[in-house]
Amino acid sequence: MLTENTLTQLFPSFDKDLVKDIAGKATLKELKVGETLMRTGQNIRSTMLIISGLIKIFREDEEGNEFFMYYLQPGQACALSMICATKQETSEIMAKAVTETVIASIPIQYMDTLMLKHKNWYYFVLETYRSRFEELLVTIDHIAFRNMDERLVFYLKKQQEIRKTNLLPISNTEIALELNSSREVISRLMRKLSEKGAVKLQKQHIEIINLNIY
Amino acid sequence: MLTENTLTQLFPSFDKDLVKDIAGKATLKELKVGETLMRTGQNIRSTMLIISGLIKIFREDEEGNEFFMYYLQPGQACALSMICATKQETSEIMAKAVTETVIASIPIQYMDTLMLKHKNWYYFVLETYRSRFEELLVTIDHIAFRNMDERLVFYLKKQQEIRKTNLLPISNTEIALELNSSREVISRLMRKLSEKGAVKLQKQHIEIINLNIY
DNA sequence: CGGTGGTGGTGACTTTTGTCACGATAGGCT
DNA sequence: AGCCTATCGTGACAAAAGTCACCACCACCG
Repeated sequence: MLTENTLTQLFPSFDKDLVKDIAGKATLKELKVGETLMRTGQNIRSTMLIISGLIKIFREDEEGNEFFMYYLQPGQACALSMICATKQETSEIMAKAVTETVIASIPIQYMDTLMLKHKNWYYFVLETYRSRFEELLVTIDHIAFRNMDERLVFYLKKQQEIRKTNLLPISNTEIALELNSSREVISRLMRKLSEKGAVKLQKQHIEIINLNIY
Repeated sequence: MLTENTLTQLFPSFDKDLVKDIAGKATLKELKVGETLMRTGQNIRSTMLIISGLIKIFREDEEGNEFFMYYLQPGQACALSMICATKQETSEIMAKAVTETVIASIPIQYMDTLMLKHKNWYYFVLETYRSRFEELLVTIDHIAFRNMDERLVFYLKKQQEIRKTNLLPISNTEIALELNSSREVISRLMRKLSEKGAVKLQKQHIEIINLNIY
């Protein structure tokens, strides 16, 4: 059950009225690890707020190459779901649960009301969009202007920050997939990083020592 | 002077009320070729609608490398200006006039009213954001998954479409800058394209014959 | 007329990244 | 133990792109 209390805590910018409105309209959904929330070409019929867990947003091309874009954390919303929902357009991205995740789903038919009635909500929607847009810009900067080594460091930093741990349970293969590179390349770069003392390579884990090496 | 008639024609989704509101609040600005409308780090204090001409939106890194993102045409709006204006954030992109351009500038203080009063406006803002977001996604796809040759063809197609001509007045150097590549690479790829009969290289111009070669 | 600046072509080379092939290790399962 | 699978490391090579050097062409201007 989605309590008003939970909402207020996760979304401090929402006022009481808005929280009440949303609590009455949203339904909770639980996602298991690895479960897909959205897939390319799918029609979205509700806006989604992340209550707990972690969602990975990525792009996939025809050949199955994927490309990591950003994460959604509790207190955030899926920007694309907001607008695709409003405009009845199909999504062009994939969303997958990284950990067990709970989301609040608000059916599209309430979007208009929320938007016109609550200034808070409209600010929230715009802010969500703006911040995702900025993230995409940063992503573009990286693939356009940076080499793999810098991108890897950036990726590791982000993982460290989001997972809140120095022990990352990620395989080289997985990293290669997300950065749209190949396992061997990541393996080579990882060795260089460990030679510099930035990371320690353990079995099944990458231990981050200090990534501020540039 | 910004007439209601012009607005209605360029922005057919706006209803009479909204048009009247905007016409009363917006001021027109003329931009000369090459003039910068927005630069990285600048604070934006108004939302901009394109009335005539063509605006180029691109990203620039610290070393002055630029990276082309998309064009804004009449009937479109700068998504970032909408939200940066609302949230008082700084912009992270550059906007430059490609041809002589007229824009309508709506000061931020009217954004709230417009948004809460006009469903049309809120739809327009969301749609603007969504479509720019999708363009960024396509851009990411290209730099992440495609090689330079394909990206060049895509770039030429886009130029042809936007400038509505088969004679592009663009130099190789300029293309290299926008695709964040180097002149020599573009030069080589251009030669390949002309060998395939896709383009004809003339002095000062590129004539597009047929780019559907893949 | 000669200089100058912008542009374009090209060969040679380097760097970065991707690909292939192979071998090593470790964990889980029967 | 034997087998399977996933993971990782690595050397060798190929492909794509970037860099350097140099030359050619043309327009413009004093």
